[in-house]
Amino acid sequence: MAKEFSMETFFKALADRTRLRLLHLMGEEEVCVCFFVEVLKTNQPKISRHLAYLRRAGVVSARREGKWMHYRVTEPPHPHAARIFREVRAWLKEEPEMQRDRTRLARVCCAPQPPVQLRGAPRPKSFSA
Amino acid sequence: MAKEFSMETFFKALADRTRLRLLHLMGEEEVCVCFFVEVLKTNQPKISRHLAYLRRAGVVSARREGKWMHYRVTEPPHPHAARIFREVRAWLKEEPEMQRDRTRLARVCCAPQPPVQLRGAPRPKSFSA
DNA sequence: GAATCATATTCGCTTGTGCGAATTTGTAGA
DNA sequence: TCTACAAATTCGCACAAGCGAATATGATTC
Repeated sequence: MAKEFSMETFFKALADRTRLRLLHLMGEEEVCVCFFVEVLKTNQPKISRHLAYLRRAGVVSARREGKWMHYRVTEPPHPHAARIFREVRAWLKEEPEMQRDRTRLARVCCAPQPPVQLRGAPRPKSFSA
Repeated sequence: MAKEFSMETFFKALADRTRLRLLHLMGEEEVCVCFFVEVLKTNQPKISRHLAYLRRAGVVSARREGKWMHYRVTEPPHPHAARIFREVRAWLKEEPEMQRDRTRLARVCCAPQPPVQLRGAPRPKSFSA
């Protein structure tokens, strides 16, 4: 699965704002790709490419459910990397832009009439009520 | 001095093998540029450029002593970054290539007849005997 | 102040990375 | 099987990063 885990590839994965935003949006649970597209207000290929990058770096994993793909954070295999990764995610919580992203995610998920793009999309668990 | 500290620039600084090797060679003490050139067996401008990069990222600082420049690791200002950085440096100690680098540094420093490049160069403290 | 030495910076060049647009793949339902 | 839809991949381009070679800066020594 992960071909080769090196410090450089690990840090390269973290050295991009879009990827950091994706990681933070996942938080502790699975999130469907379509929500990333909606919240980050960008096109779908861009999201997919960054998610693929994160997967190659071994920090997220994907699960298919029908048409939808769900992504979640995974601890990197290496113990040092895992500790660093936890610290990174704690750090993300303090960044204003990241907090805004999660607010937007909550808004989109809780809307009684979600945007057209998201009709029928499976919401993250904590919003599935 | 440090213009703007962002997570991305911090991780970009760590996403390069040469820079990681430099950080590890410094360890806990000051090291003169000429030793980096000798140990990493590469040209001097390359080393200088990477050191400048690290300095811009706020993870090393420089001190001039006559003709010689000494570099040392500095804790990044941000607390999360600082914790991550400590973890990174602990991780580096486990990488075989990094260990080899330090062996070479020790050999070069302790040689009774140092290479021509290094005649009179101020050695790192722990080798200054 | 001219020569020398250590280090920094600049200059082209090559390679890598991120991007939007277009296309393909994979799944579900009529 | 045809259509519709979500997600992944490909393509061409613009821009950034890393490199060696050459040059500039800054300090020391004669």
